[in-house]
Amino acid sequence: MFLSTSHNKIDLKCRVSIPAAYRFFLEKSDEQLILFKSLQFKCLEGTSFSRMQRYINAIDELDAMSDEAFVLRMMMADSFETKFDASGRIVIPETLMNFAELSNKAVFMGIGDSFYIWCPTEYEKQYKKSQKILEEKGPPKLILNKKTE
Amino acid sequence: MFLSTSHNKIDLKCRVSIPAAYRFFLEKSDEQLILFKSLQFKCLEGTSFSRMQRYINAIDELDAMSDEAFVLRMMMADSFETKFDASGRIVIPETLMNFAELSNKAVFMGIGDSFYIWCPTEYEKQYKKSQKILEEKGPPKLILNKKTE
DNA sequence: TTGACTCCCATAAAATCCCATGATATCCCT
DNA sequence: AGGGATATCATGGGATTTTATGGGAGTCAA
Repeated sequence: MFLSTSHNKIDLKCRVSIPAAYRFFLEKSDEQLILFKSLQFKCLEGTSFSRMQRYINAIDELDAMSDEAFVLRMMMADSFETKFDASGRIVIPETLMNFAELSNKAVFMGIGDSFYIWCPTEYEKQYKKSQKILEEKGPPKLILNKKTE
Repeated sequence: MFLSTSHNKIDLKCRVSIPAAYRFFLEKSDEQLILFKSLQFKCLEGTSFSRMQRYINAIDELDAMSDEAFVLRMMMADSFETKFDASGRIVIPETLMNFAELSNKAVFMGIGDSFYIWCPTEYEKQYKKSQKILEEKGPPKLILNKKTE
């Protein structure tokens, strides 16, 4: 799975190193990496091809004529299948660079089944926000003893 | 299970020996160790990969826009998958060292499904606090046979 | 031929592996 | 039960590998 956070550099050719741990996770499960615009935040989301398939299926569950489905399809249209170079880098397409306001630094944030790519300032903002929620509301109450297997 | 307490040294490379008993528990069940920032205390928490997996699955069951999901995603971002070296040590990532204010000593405290890693002063503080609560309120009433399903 | 993209090689810093050691605990034999 | 031999644990430090990054040559298409 995708875990942990790392700050990598974006060079003039819009190349970034994907954190090695993320790469291994994808390679191990023989998955392509898909990059797309986050539906919630001003950041990119990266995930495996098969999880992307699940997003698309989720859209199909909605009323096909609804505004929601329309917006989601538009967002999904800006998804890119990416390839690694020999040293584990990808090239971020220009549309995505602009969308997430990326320039020369990228923050990779693993959130389990996918990961976010933020510009540093936006990342800081979101991180602080999460700290504030945590302070105010306390840790989320999860019932982990529920049968999951 | 993770039980008992031990005080180990953190060297200049941020390496610590994981108490042998903890290691055996993980190896026996063929589990990776995950380290992350505690949501409650100024300490780290260690747990098995599969337990972390359950948190991740829980995220998908929440409303993706909710504060709970947001906080949990941040928790994933602050989690690290660790590997043991040949003599049973792990490296504590720098962000985690800073978060828990660790320097050259770590206190391992097993609490069943996971364990805490404290800096000695913080550990002392929390320990005394628990003793005080125990004195004032008496022992907590436990219900051991509660149905969980 | 120019621009964009891909592949290839180079390198510093960082993470990881490997071997060594003292201290403690465990075993085993008498 | 004593006491030495042995195994295990926690720790230190050096050597090696990997990672992240920069830059250039080759390639393809317009």
